[in-house]
Amino acid sequence: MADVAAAAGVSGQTVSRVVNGSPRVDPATRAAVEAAMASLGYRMHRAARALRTGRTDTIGLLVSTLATVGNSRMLQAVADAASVRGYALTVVTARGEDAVADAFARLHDQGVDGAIVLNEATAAARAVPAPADLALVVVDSPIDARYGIVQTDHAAGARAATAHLAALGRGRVWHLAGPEGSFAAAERERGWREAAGAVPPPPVLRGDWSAASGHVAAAALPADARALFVANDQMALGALRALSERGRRVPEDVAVVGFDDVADAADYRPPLTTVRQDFDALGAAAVDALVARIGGDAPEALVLTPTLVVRASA
Amino acid sequence: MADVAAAAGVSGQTVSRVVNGSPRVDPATRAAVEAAMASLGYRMHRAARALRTGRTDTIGLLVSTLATVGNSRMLQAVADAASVRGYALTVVTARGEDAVADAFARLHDQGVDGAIVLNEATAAARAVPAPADLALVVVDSPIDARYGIVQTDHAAGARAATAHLAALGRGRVWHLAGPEGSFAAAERERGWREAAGAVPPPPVLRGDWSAASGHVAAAALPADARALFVANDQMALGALRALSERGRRVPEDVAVVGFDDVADAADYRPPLTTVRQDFDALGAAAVDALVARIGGDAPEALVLTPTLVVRASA
DNA sequence: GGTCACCGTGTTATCGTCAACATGCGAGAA
DNA sequence: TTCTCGCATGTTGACGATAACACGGTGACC
Repeated sequence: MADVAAAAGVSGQTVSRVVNGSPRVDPATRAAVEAAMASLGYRMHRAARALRTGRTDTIGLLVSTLATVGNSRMLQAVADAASVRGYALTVVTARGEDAVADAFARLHDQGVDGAIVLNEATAAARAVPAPADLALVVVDSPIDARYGIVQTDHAAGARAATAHLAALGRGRVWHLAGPEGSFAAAERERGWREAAGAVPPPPVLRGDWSAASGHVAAAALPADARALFVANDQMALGALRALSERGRRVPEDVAVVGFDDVADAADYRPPLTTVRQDFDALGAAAVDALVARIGGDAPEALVLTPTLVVRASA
Repeated sequence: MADVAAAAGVSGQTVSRVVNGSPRVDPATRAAVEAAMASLGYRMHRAARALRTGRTDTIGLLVSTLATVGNSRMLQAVADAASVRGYALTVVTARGEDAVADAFARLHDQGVDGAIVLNEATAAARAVPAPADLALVVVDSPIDARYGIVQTDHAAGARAATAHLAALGRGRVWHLAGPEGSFAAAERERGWREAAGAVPPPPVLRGDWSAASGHVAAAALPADARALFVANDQMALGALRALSERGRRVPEDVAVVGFDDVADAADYRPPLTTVRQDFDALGAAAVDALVARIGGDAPEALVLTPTLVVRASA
């Protein structure tokens, strides 16, 4: 910075003003400084700036696992949104509940300005630290005053899926739910129950989001079940295999609807009818909410409505 | 730090020595300092340390897309390995070739100590910056003196897959390759050609790694083709659908082998025979190689041999 | 007897940047 | 004229940590 200042014939403070876009710089001076920066290949030193300002322009992403396609998609959306807004993104993974507290500590040590939490939040919520100085946005979580919320309206998506299946006239709609303790799984299950209306729904089957768990769980589906709403696409993949192995055709014998609309779902057999989450919008909204919180605002919880994508499986 | 020093009755320098694990500290003094740190809840300020030392203890990951399951798995492996070694990880995405240079600039501005590149490297290699001060490790790339290399032996995996198919006595083995310009795709194609031996192989089909592209490409497979090696599992998913739509049974009519062994592959229909990449080992190796380069070493290129996982599709 | 390396700790200078205050100047008001 | 004000710019002093050096005493070695 001193070299740039010398080359432009100004003080370091003026270079700082140019770098930070202060309006109180004469256009000619600004041009001279910019020319000097370009010719010297000057790049600002983030650590020095962070030391002086107390901000790092870095946000953290705490994610439980990247094994689910949904989390991967969210990570990409968050990374892109953060980059556009001038923030760097540092990623930490936290498998298991006690790892969450440790992950927060690592992020805090890192000096991030705020963090986005992508987790099975009803479990993780307990480990969320007190407000402290860390701005937080949690994706898919019950409302909590300590942090910002961004989520898909899982229940609405589940109602749409269940209603679509019910309209097929296949009798009761079965549900293969996500793991206990997951907010998203609980909401999707709630939507399914609500759509069942007065009719008592059949017992719920349960998996852990993985295709393998879907395969196992769907094996418990009774022979007379003719409509199945699966809480995510990957479990639906496993369920499709289980049905096929038992000689049951989809959609003729059993209609199946998934959730997420992962990229592969259109190439399942048959192509999967599913509920599409807009991961890009969700990721961008999470970053926006976090940036607002870092700036001292506390925007309202944002809820995005998913849409049903009808393909061949139902 | 000054508060800790005052509470422990020592100088700031001694606190620094305790924090950095210097051996030249009297055990009693060390204990006093640690007690002071604990009671004051002291946490080191990374930006200040980075300013003084010139190191950030942060590594970057430059990734083209997280839409492929392989990249997601690698990201997770790298994140975990970095965390274990005391490095933070910042992620930048770079879609398209010109974005790569920009992504490097962003990483450099961030002040990372080094970076791992996860990309279709033959294209990205052109954009890789001169050695400069940024240590680099590129995953799946042709040898280049400017950076470290870590890779799977794609050709060996492809040879194993092709040999397995050939041993089935289905005649010539067809290949659905990855996109042009991808190092991994080229290597897998090379392995397939080598395994064909003296027999001239059939023309290659080509996709872009996505299931949708696999579906399209497999439509061009001639009716008499009875063995197919697909360059990744997701394209194999699309190919399985295309074959099914044409009434061809797998494995009875056509035997299919994939590559990667993503988690879902065991739940494809039929469960996919595929070549397993050890993403965790690859990610850990990439971080190790990068840390070594940051430390001034230049370890040799590391090549991991994948293994064939035989399931029902071949 | 002299040189040297080491012990555990303190003192000082420094890393690159930016906020606060200071300064000199010219335009307009009194 | 003189005073006041706002503008563009300069000067100074942190921000929190650590590297380099200093300290006086001691044992190993030539």
